[in-house]
Amino acid sequence: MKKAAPHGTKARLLQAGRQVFGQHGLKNATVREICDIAQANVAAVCYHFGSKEELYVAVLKDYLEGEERRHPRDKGVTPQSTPVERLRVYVKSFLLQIVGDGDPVNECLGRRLTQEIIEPSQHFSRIFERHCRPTHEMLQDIVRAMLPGKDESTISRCASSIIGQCVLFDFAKEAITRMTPELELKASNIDSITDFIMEFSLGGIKQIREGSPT
Amino acid sequence: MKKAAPHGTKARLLQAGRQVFGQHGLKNATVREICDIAQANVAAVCYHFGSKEELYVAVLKDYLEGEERRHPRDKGVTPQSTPVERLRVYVKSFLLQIVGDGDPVNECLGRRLTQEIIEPSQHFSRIFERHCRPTHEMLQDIVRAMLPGKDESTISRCASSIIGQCVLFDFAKEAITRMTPELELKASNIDSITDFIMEFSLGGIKQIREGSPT
Amino acid sequence: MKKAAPHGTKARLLQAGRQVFGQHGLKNATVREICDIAQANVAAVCYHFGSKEELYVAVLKDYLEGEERRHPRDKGVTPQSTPVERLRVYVKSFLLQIVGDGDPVNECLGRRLTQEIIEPSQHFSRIFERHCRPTHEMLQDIVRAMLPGKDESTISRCASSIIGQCVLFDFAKEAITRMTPELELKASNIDSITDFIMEFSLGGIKQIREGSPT
Amino acid sequence: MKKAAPHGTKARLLQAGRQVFGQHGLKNATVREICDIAQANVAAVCYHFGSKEELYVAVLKDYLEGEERRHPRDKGVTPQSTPVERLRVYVKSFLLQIVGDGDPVNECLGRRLTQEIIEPSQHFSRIFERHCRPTHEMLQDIVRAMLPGKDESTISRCASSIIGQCVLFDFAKEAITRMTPELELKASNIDSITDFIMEFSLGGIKQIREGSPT
DNA sequence: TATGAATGAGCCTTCATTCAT
DNA sequence: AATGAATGAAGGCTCATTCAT
Repeated sequence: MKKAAPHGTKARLLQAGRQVFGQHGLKNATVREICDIAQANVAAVCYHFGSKEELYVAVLKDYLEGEERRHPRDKGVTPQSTPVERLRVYVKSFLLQIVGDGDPVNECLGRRLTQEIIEPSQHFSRIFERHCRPTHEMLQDIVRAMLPGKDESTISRCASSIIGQCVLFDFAKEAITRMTPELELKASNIDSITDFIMEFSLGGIKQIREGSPT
Repeated sequence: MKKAAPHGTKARLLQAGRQVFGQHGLKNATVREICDIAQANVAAVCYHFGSKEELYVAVLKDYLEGEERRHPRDKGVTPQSTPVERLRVYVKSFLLQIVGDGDPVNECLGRRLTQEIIEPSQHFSRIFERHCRPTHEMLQDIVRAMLPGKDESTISRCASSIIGQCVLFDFAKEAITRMTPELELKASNIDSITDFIMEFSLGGIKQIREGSPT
Repeated sequence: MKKAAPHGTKARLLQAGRQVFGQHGLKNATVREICDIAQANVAAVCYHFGSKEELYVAVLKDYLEGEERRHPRDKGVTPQSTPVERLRVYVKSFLLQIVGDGDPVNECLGRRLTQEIIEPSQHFSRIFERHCRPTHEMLQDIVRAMLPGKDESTISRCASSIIGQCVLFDFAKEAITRMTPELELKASNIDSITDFIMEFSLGGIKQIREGSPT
Repeated sequence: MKKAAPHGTKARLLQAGRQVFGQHGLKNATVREICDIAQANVAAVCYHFGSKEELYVAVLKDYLEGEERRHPRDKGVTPQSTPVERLRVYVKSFLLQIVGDGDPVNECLGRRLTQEIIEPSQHFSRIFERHCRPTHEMLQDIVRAMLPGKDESTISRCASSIIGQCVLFDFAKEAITRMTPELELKASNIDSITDFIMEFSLGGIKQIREGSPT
């Protein structure tokens, strides 16, 4: 009588969940809005996913898998690629992910993920382990290749210094827009910003590698 | 019958608000818990602050003013200080603020603030303008002094690269703890981390200043 | 556990609403009392009607429709009926409605309606248009037939003089009971009072029709 | 520190009570609004009048005394006045009171009084006895003089028929405005309406006096 | 498989009143 | 005589979830 979309209810629920959780977050989102958008019954979320929270986790997982697919940190990298080349690919793919593909729903969900990183909910641990850790280890490998002989702690610190420059464009997106809008990360200036971060970081790495004489 | 301290209710309410809002955030916090902790009536929040939201704003404002007082970005700086000295003070005070003074309530509130930066609520704009902007402009002044003749866009980017390295310890605190616990920012390694960020950044700035030859 | 009659909740709510709103009015009535009486959950009113106010409107509408059905102003009137006969039917049906059928709930609701006439709430306009206006126009038609050639203003005034005599028994019911209890409108004296109003009004109309000679 | 008006707080409270109770009625009015307007403390109403309800009664009493003073039903009447003259004075003074003097506060309070007549609150009885009864008895005396020999019941009914025509302009003020705005009672047409009611009523009385022959 | 009805816990707020000062 | 602070009761409403169908 009311069946609307071609996909099954569960799929529509997930889609609606992406949208509503993206916009309002876990707590502020309401099951009712999700079900309205999905053109499903109020009970549908509990029926298909068990609870509001479990739908939230499903949404996050779905989002994360999509991002991983869309933005591999080693896209086009070959065994012959130099560390610098590999670092550039890494940084750029990171920035590309932050910029997003223009889909506002994905953009909102990115914000939710950021929130989970700042303050992980109980459901986030496994997601974290499966996504963030390998990604970060890839960066450490690159940096390690650029600083032969340096201890792991230094490697980690360098990796953090690089990653910090990238994530700022995610975390502080709003702040940047307000304070230095010309710095805002956009599809159009991604290469320029990648260049800058590369140059700044290579300068930093060089300094670390050579130490401060005298 | 339940009177705890005559005329201190408002202050106790603010204190309890810090604690409860810090732990649960605006939406998840309940007026009832706040009032219970403050040993006040359920109506007390509305009476003294007008509404739950207004108490939240008061809490945030109070927190921010405390932080500003505790961690001035130019502590001990004199007109004779060199840009490098001033940058070091800036970076260290930033890290000191992130580490906190051990008060778990303040730590939680810091997380709320971070959340507001990622996704500012309607109440945050003015707070933002009065706190973040001047702080960031101070950093830009320092960087400008280190890159004479460079255009403003480059100044901004350098400032961002520096700030990104610092805020990572705030934003990604949880992630760092899980992935590279030896990197976790603590009172005991603040100087060491400050040194590293300084060295990395000075290397980066030098590279930017001299450009890439050849 | 408390389920009373499956699927009858909405009807029971309306019934309870009639009772409670009738007794206490919109503001003084509480959703809780209504739900208690209806043996429903506190949330039931919002669930089925959207809000307390909307239930109130539903109650009023339901009451009005019942009254209209029970007391048509032209009951038994035929095209052959004389104006005097039609006026008598009109007056009597009006008084019958005021007397009521002995159901105290309906009586209370009548008082609410009276209140809405004195001071219409925002919800009352449409109800007013659909009920009061047509009823009153019917009376004007009757009076017009009794005063051929008179201008509309005079028709209106006569209609008002007649209606005023009727509604007094509604509006001033309490006052009459206290001051001249023998005048109180009851099922037993409806005909007698109808006769009086008819005679007084016919005298008045005759006077208006003939003007004051000399 | 905040003392404002020249009168004492109690007088200002009464004035504010007239305004707020007039606008919102007993239940909907709030002590806070009254005290705000009176520039007094929230506790002032309880302090000076004992409770919200008692202030309400005081307001009503004050209003009623004013009306009695402003609109005596026998203004200008002398022992030589004929019953018809006295009836005209009575009707006109009634209509004058309904029209009011343009003070919106008084107009609102009139509505409250009307409400009390429809559904007397517990506090209204004495007020009722002291005001409505004598007024109505005066009308009955007039009518009695016009219908010598008629029994009291007929006197009462005639009085009601007359009074009904008058109060309609009060009770149904809103309805008249909507349905037949040209009939609305205004200062400018008071004489015209008085004339009409007089003529209609004298016709009615004549009919009652002479009975229906045959 | 899916739903409409119903629930119960809980939330923020309002308000008249009280009390110590 | 008057007040600012504080209270407790209550009120309307929201929401995730359950259940019979």
